[in-house]
Amino acid sequence: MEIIGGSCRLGLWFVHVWWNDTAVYQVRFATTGLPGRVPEPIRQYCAGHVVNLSQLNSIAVQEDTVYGRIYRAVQQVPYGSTSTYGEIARIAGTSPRVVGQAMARNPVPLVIPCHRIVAAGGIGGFSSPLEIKEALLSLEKKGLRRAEK
DNA sequence: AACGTACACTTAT
DNA sequence: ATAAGTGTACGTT
Repeated sequence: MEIIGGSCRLGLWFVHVWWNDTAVYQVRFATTGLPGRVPEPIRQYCAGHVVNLSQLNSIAVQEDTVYGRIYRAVQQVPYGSTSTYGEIARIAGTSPRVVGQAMARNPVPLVIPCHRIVAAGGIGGFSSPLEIKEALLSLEKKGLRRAEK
């Protein structure tokens, strides 16, 4: 099946998504829109709803490689909470630095919530503007607050 | 195929 | 504050 692209608004940014029925292939952040739809869960997530995006499938998590293990571990960290590079490294049986590398190359942010991985002593890095990482974390905090009423 | 270097880190001086 | 340790990827021989 053919891969199609689409975008939706997330605060001040757009998120571009390339996907089809079976999986999500690429996600990235941009300042301009792109015609087309995105998967429903992503739309809801962007609207601030508490959605578990690890239900979405992606090639990245299937790989039987170190990165695959790292990505699967990252998908376990729940909406609204965070983990550290070191902790993920322990779970995946590798070193923190490698986790950073895997995050930097994550083809599907949001689906694999790399923004929830922070440094032991700070927020850590992000490929797109760091602003976005902060915005995502605060979006999730808000979503959680709203959900628990 | 080997070698050097670069990393979204961490831990111990 | 700084340095050493770390595992993988990537470009250059």
